[in-house]
Amino acid sequence: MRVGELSKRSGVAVPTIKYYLREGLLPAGVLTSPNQAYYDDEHLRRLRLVRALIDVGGLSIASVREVLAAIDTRDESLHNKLGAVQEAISQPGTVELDPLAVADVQAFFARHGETECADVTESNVTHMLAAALSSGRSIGHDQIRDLLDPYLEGLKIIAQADLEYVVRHTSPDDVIEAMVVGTLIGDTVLKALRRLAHAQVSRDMIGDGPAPN
Amino acid sequence: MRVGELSKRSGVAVPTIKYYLREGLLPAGVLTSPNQAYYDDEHLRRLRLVRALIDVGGLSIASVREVLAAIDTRDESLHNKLGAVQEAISQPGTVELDPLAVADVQAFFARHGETECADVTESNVTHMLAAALSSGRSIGHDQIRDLLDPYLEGLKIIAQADLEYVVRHTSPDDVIEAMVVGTLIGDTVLKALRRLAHAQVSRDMIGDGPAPN
DNA sequence: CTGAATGGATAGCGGCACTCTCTACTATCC
DNA sequence: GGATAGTAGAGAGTGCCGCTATCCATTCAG
Repeated sequence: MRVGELSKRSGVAVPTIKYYLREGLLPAGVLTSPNQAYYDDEHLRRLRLVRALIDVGGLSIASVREVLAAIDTRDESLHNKLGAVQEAISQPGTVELDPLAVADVQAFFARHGETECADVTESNVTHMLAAALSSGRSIGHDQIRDLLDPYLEGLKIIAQADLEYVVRHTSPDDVIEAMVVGTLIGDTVLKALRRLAHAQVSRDMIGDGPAPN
Repeated sequence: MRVGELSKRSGVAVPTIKYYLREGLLPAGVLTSPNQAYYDDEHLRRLRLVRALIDVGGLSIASVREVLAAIDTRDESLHNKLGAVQEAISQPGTVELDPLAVADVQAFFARHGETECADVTESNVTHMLAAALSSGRSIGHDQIRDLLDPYLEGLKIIAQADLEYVVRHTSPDDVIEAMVVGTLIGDTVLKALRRLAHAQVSRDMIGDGPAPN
């Protein structure tokens, strides 16, 4: 297909597709003439993935490029790939870390038998965790660390479901893509469901009881 | 204190504080002269809250304004306040909804005894959920709906911890603020922990086993 | 043959979150 | 009683990001 059809089928405007091509988010089509290129279903699929990463994952163009690079790498183990992708989809942010929050994170790791976390800033993910706790501390919520253990309990169930989803629904080739998509879409789904759960709790506990205001 | 000290104590640059004042994120200080105003600890606290919403929650200035307005409203019940806040911290996004995804969401609600969800687009939260499933479908992951139930299982534990946290650690006046902060910081914490759980699973299942690549 | 579409490239735009600059003060230190 | 530093307020400017518009030469479809 040519760019017009790609645009129609994906719902992405032609100039935007051109922009993605320029930015390297989409591989160039096969040129049949100096100004004619053909795109296949793989391009369509990739384009939809890019849009999903941007729309649902809220990733920047730069992050999308990193994620795609990690997905496309052939010479690394699956585990390393996933690690690279996770770094790409976890932006560090600009909060400066509170040493006490860092200590909370380290204590949490120690409690759960993780030994290799000497430096929290080494990974975006642990940095993210420490940054969140730091922010909490800055506004007087230093007890958020108490939530880590129950959260982990809940997440065991969730991560288990994630794992089963991946092994059940995807061919080995697509494992990484499925994990990326599942992680990002899963984040959004979790967010939404958690808010619904809060609303329900609030309705049960507060709405029906005596209104404090 | 004056703006300089407010800046030093919060780590926010003076021009930025002035900008927040102009944008109504921070109430004006008490003017003692035409060009002298005094700020108290409440201003500092509010400023830190604003930064937390922006840094950790990733909220826009406009969303922060909405959240603060909801927090400061005096004439609504706690339950309604929380609802308003949730709408503010859940931006709808631009994805168009897949009717099948909408049906998945409705089926999920029906399964769990929620009857009042005739229109998914009524609330940002349910819209978010439908949008996430739609995005999944567009890239061939229509089975993500199977994750909803296990996610809910895990989230029951997590929401329960959230509830206990709120009732244990906050005075009634600060309940809404605690829920906002807890929700947003909690989102980030959950994200990070989920990634760590995935990494652990990946290490156990793939890293140690035979590498598929 | 002709009008629409294409590949490629460069420039421009709109929104956002600041950041700069300026004026007219005021507070404080020596 | 200067000199210096800080301040309120407001408008303009900045830098980045994700597109979007324009242009050209070419080529395809009817």
